[in-house]
Amino acid sequence: MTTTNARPRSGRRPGASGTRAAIAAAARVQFGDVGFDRTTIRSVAAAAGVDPALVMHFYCSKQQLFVETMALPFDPAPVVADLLAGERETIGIRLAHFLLHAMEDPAVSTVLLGRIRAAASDPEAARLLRDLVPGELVGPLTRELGVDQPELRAGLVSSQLIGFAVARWIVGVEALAALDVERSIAFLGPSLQRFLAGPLP
Amino acid sequence: MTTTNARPRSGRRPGASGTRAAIAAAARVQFGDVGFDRTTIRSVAAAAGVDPALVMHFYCSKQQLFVETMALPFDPAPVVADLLAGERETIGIRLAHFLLHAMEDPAVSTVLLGRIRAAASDPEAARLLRDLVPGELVGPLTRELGVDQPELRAGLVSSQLIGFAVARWIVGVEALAALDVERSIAFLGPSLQRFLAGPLP
DNA sequence: GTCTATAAGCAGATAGAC
DNA sequence: GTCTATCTGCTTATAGAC
Repeated sequence: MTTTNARPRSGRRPGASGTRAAIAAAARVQFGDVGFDRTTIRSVAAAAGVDPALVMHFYCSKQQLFVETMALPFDPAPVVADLLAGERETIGIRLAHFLLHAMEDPAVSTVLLGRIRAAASDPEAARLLRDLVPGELVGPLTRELGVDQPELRAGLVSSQLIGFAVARWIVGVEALAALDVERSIAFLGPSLQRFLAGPLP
Repeated sequence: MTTTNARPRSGRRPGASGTRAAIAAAARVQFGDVGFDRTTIRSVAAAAGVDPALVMHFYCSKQQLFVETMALPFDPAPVVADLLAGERETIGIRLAHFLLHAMEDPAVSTVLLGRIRAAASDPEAARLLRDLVPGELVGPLTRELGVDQPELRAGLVSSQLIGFAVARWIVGVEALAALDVERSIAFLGPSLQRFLAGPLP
């Protein structure tokens, strides 16, 4: 990202080779696969083919490596705007549609699953996940919809979204892992719709 | 459990003091609070007021300590039977009722949250959780209900149950943490009902 | 920008004394 | 049943040479 920015200026180039990017890529994969604790600076360095000290040189600490590397590869704001622009009766299914298709991209799934895995044992990572899912993604949706109890609705939607991700990709429930994207959307959509805009007791 | 079994026999007593139970209690708390990786033999021993080597003496390995200590404190079978005995139109709300009330008991919540936390980074723990929630708890329910796609339904129900637990107790979504038990049941019930016995696309 | 060397500490597990 | 002592290996992080 930083090293290969498509804007050739006249000054001297910021980085030399793609080493930093290679480290980031390796870290992303490992954080996504085995979580924060079981990812080590050494194993990341080995996977990237560099010295462990170089990882520290670029990212200063393991925590910072996690934060910089687990940034969402897309901006949630326009997505939220798009969802709000459509019909409210189908917003649940369209939210499911967007997220489940996004999870097909390893760059997205790795980051989301990595954040979930880390949140399971680290309170600080839990805050990061809270800020992202009910915070940036679902919260603005329910607040702009003009429904009652928007925060509660955002929490309920988040619980089903996180739960499906955990059950499908982390716990590995077979019947869910066997689903294709379109069927997953069809099953989750109605539940999300009820939480988002349906009547709540 | 093992040391203080209420059946005074004539032979010599199996254990000496409640040390083993104290270790188990301390381990349960730590596994539940911070997960498998961040729980150490040494910290468990310190909390129980014993020597670390004693923990190994009783449980042989950290893995075995986890397995023996994270056993469900109740038998799922009669619970499933009870749920199946009632009206099918209310089985979703009754399942939510049972589980959310069970989570009020620290002995239950500690075990379930500990298993979820561990599953996030350990594939073997993920299998334990898979065997428990879609396996022993929800699976028999959907299979006995006589509905179509019982395994898929069990997976979907599990995803919402696990997701609520993760969002409410692990990620700490405020709007969910603020809910009382009865309101939680009222919100989750209909979603569970649809997954359990409702029409699926 | 890249690496060597090393600090400083904690992990799980083992052997064996009492 | 309980503890002392220790082995072996791993961790993050730092200082500094090239």
